Amino acid sequence: MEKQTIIRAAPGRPRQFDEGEALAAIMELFWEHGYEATGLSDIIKATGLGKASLYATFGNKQSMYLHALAAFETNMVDEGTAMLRSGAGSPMDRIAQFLDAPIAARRDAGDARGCFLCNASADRAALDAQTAAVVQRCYTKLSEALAGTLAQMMAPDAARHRAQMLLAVYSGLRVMARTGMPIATLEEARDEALSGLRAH
Amino acid sequence: MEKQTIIRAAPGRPRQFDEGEALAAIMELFWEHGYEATGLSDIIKATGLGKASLYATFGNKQSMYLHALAAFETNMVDEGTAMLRSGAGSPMDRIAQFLDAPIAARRDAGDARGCFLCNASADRAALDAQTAAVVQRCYTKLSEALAGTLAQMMAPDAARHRAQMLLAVYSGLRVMARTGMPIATLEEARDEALSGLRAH
DNA sequence: AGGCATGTTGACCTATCGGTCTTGAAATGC
DNA sequence: GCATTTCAAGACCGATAGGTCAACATGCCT
Repeated sequence: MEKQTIIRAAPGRPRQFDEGEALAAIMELFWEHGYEATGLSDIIKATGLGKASLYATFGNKQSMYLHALAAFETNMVDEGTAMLRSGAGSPMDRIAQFLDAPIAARRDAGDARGCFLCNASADRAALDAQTAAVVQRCYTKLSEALAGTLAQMMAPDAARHRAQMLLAVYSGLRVMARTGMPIATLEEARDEALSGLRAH
Repeated sequence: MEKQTIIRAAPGRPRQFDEGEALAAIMELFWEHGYEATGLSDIIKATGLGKASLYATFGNKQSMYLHALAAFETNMVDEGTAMLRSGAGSPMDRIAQFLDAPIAARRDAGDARGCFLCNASADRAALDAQTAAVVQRCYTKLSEALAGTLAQMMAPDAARHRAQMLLAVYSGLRVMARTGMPIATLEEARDEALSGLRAH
């Protein structure tokens, strides 16, 4: 009476596209243009998929957005927190790298999309509870990772507060980067936040 | 041959509504829901005006948005900078008041709209150059007002950098407030930014 | 009173929106 | 080979989007 795990191909016709690839393209669109300004037609164009395939795979538009947000969480947020927690470089360096990310995106790639998370906050979070929940969870993750790194430089309580403040700076930089604000100005803000940290 | 400045009524039928009132209602909508999520139908409902009246007065939707943004600039931004520049209270107090505004809105009025400016950054600024220009000008105004206040506490150069950083904190707080993040968490970030200031 | 310039109203227009459904193709196990 | 299951393509749908227009209303001016 053994239960064998048999690897068998799924019945029926197999997918002709890579779900992850499609999701990446969808994320790109929502990231850049926000929820409402992204139409199904844009998604169809960008993924090359038919409308019905999209609906069968991801559900409706709202659900596609949440999928994209979830992809951002695992790809970008979790990666960011891993960087913060890693032993690579001094704690200061890792914090500096975190705060530089918004600027580096603009400087190196002319990328003015900001952060999907921050955009979602301003765009959808106040209007949709599910979006708000994901965004909030991501903020918490980042804040805790920051606090963990900072705890190597100061008392845990102070670290927690400081982390919250740095997260606000990060969000602010991401948002302001979308306005085309000069990079030098953003760098001033970043450096000031870091120098406040060095004082400890 | 004297030229007299005669105050004469405008020819034709007079307006039956207050333009400023209508604009305030429009601003409210864009502020809360963003550009795309606000429909003409919403604007019609909120203002009580006919569609054609709106178009005759403000132009198309894009133009309505820019009008709303301009109204925000004169009503809120200029008021904020005036507060910062006023002699009322110590410089520290005024900075504290500025940083508390995002939180006070939530705490006292359950207002989770954030800041129209910050929302516009994430929502439209990256997609529309005119919006970006207004938003950037407002950020500059705020930054300069902050720097002016800070200059009473430190060297002008340091004040300019610090102002930029505080502006990022402000934006971040406004954005995060839209996610329903606990007020206590926002307050931690605010207090931390202020205590960094007191150290001087 | 009548001309004139504007404001107001609501019908109307086209394009596009998000979403469904039908039809046929492609792979499986029997 | 056949039944079954899934996938893919696009026609199709009602609703609504932003935007225009023509007809009528309302005031000042001579």
